[in-house]
Amino acid sequence: MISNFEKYLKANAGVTDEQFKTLSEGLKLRSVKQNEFLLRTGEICRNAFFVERGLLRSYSIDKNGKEHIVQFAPENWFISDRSSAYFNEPSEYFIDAIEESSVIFLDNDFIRDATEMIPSFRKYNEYILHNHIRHLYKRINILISDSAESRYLIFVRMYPDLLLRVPQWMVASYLGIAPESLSRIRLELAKRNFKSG
Amino acid sequence: MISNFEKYLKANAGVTDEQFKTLSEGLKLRSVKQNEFLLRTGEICRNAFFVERGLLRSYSIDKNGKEHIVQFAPENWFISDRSSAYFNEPSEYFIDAIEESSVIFLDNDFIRDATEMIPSFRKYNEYILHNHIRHLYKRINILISDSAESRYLIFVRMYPDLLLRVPQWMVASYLGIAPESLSRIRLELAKRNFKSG
DNA sequence: TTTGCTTCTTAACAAATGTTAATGCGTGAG
DNA sequence: CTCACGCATTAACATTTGTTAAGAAGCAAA
Repeated sequence: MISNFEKYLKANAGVTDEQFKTLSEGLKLRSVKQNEFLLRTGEICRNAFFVERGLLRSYSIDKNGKEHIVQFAPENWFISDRSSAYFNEPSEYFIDAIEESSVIFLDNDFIRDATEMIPSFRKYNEYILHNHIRHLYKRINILISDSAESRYLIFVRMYPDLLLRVPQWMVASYLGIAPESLSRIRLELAKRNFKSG
Repeated sequence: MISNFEKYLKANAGVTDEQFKTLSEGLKLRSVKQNEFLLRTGEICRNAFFVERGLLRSYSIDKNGKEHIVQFAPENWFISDRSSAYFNEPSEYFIDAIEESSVIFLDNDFIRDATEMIPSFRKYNEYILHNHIRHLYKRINILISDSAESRYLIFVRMYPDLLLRVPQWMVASYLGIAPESLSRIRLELAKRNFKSG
């Protein structure tokens, strides 16, 4: 059976059948239960995770014990703490599974070898990295520019699928607001749409 | 005269004298006046900028015409729109000079050639990139976790030097709050410090 | 079923932040 | 010098968001 990851590498990175065969020997596919951790604060991140099936998230916990979701990773997304992996520093984030998932583990050695051996994999990795940066910038820009309601509407437009899979309090956490506030915002939106429609 | 950039490359990237000589032929050092633009919304970003002296910033402008500062770049910092440069897409950001500055222009061709020819430059570039990502994550985490006052205090701790060089409304813009709110926050902090001290 | 747990909602109230407007202060241009 | 301009402050008020508390709905385990 061809994995999403294989499809992705071949389609986006120009990796050949043969190259993938070489690569895939270093890959581990693991099943991850709901709420199972792939990374905890204080650990050094030793893998990048590619989500074959399911849904992961990364988040931090502040001094008051509140969770703040940094990223969601549904099918065909990467998630990791690149900084921790690159700088060999303890991570400040958790990564766990929101849904039962299938995850490909790419450890640091694997990534290093693959980028050195397969130029198209290096390209792909660079592409991912820049795409990632683009997302981070957009996120920051939204956080400093838009109101909570506006941020929610943007989220709905960007990730309509996630909206249906993720508990609402996690969306609130991602947006940087209290879950009760999101409830209220949704109520207001519903009222307005009802009036105007 | 040895530029900061040269010092940086030699110290951090292990670039040799000889390599730098080769490199430097493709480099342009330019003087940039206060308020002069290096990038505008809609343009494709064709350079990375290294600040030899002075202070640059990048920012966006929203539908209501308000500026939102994404990054400050004082001496020895890079600033660019990597996404625009990498994906060849129109930028959504402006870059201009807060102070009269000296800036090294590294155009995309230069960076491509240098990374291909000089392995240590590639390493350096990767290092910069990962460091950049680390900053972006930290920024996002702060924006979704902390109050305006807390964000201000973090800014003061992280960039005490910038605080003295940048008009206060720009700090507010960077923090994602109104300048009047920052004024109020500073007043409250001063009251509290006065009482407790 | 019953129980307990989590999520979501709602309301009343508190706190934080935005808006508007007026004022003062410096500083550079004329 | 004087004027105009940009920046900072302050206050009153409006709006947004957080907090607390209570209850309802769904759902899974006992």
